[in-house]
Amino acid sequence: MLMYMDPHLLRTFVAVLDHRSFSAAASALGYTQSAVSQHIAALEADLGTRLVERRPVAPTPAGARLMEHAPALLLRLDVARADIARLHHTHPTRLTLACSPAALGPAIAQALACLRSTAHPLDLEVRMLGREAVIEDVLTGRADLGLVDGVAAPSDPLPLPDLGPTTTLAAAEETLAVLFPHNHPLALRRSVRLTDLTQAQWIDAPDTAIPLDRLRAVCRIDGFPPRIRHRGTDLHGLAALATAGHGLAALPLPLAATLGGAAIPVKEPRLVHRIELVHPANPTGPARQLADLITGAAVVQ
Amino acid sequence: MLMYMDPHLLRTFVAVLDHRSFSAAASALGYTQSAVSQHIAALEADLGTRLVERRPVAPTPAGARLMEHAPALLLRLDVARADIARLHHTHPTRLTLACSPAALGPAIAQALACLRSTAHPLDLEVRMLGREAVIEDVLTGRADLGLVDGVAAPSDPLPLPDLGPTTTLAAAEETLAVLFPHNHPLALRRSVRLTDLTQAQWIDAPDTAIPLDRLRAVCRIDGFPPRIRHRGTDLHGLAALATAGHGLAALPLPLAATLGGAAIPVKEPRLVHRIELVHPANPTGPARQLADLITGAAVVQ
DNA sequence: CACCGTGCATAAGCGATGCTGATGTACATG
DNA sequence: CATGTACATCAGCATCGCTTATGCACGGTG
Repeated sequence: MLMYMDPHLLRTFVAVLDHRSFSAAASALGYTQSAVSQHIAALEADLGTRLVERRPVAPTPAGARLMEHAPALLLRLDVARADIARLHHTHPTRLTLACSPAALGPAIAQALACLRSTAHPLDLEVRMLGREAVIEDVLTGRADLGLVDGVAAPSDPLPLPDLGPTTTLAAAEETLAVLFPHNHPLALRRSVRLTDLTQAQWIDAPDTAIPLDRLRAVCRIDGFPPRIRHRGTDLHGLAALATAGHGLAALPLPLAATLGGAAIPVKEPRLVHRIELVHPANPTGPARQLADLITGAAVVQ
Repeated sequence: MLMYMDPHLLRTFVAVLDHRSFSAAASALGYTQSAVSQHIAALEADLGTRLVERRPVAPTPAGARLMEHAPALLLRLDVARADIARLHHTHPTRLTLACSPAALGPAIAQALACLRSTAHPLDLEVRMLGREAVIEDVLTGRADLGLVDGVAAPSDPLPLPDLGPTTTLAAAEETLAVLFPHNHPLALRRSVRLTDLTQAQWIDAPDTAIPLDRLRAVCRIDGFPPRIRHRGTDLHGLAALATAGHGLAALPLPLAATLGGAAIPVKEPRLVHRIELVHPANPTGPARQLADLITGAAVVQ
């Protein structure tokens, strides 16, 4: 008889490895240390393998493997619950928008202004997050609508992680640009080729600019060696680094043009910066209004 | 405090809706009808909504929504368990290969022959399945290796559902062809354009030929109206239908050429029939041998 | 080297959970 | 209106999963 692993045990397992301690996990979860010990023991008995090395607390190979599954599983569980909860109580005057930084450019800001002028008094919240976190927020109901940006071939969709049933719609396609410092030899060009820049010094800023591994994938070329890592959603700081010559960053042209530095369009390969609207199955209220507004006025090329 | 939905309840829920009956689900799961009733009641209490309409048994809107999540969740749970189980007991003389029908063409068959001649006596099993079922079998450990076929732009990967961490490798790219009956007006052409065939009569055979909705997506064109549906993994029967004039089917050229009828290469849009090897993180034994054999000799163009 | 502190494991106890079997109830059928 | 079917509910009981208390292994310290 096949037993299913109890999600509570999985959650405890994740907490233990996150905290690298049984007792810390226990207090974080509101359990006693004893309960956590029993949870881990139960999981290990169920799977027939030791999952956690003790003293120091660390994953065994099997535990590491389970760690590739458990967080995604728990997230999907939350997503399912949120999806159903959404059916019943929707707030008609609140709108929470989750945004990856480069998605909130002039085009989207204008659509938001348009919504605020037409609609009844609106309680608007914008959450700036990394790309995956935007999807998470939309799926778990922390946001009503998401805007994710990325780079792709013209009219190709972005590759988004599928954590559940969502609808994604093209919101805008903009020219892709590289942000140079003003004194850079290429800063006066009309356009650049990404393939000429594979060995340049890039800033790895996966939450704001286009991630370097995405550039590699979409150019089908190795290269783009990371020199500096910039975490977080602070576009201003990224631009400061880039214009000070610490490295290059790929951004949408309209937004990059407002950041200082020299924003040079990418000519080759043929790529566009794309913004996609992510929402759950059936948006209602202001979420639907904004979705219509954005896709209706979609600046697709 | 956030409770996680118990997978046992979800499994019961799925069984109830599959059987459209509480008592049938009960006996299928080895429970009493009373237990099933309590399971559904518990889920409904937990989510705060009625999920199942009784008499007749049918999903409510919320229940339908949950049905979009629950089977995938249960599958992922199995995948995680299988992934860990694989770490310990691997059979060094057995090899189970899951294959979508059009993936097992001359190229792969030859690699298999090569493996059987070099290796120790090998207990080989080939399972022919639909594309999604191949992935499922690999992830849940029912197969050691999977071969999935599909159509994509040259050197683009196939869009596979992500049910967990897998490795996919290009195994072969072959010319895409359309299978015509000999007396078809286009059967003597050197090549055809898919865009000229959007209104032709097609056979919808999603488990064998390229699915029609995939053709639509990859051509970015509506059309390809389905006239006949052909389910299952029987390529011979599909070919019989196609050559008898019941409709067209898209298949890889090398395989289509062996099926009778006129296999005409697709010239435009530029597409290839692609075969990908799907395996879990670290294949061992004959699985690894075959993987090396196939990707080493990969007929990429 | 004895001592003690830290941190996970184990034991005992007890309320809550989740089954089964029996019974209740609503609805359809003849 | 009687009967059968199918889901709901109830009572009882075994098991589960938590807590508190205690045990044990290891590491640092005077």
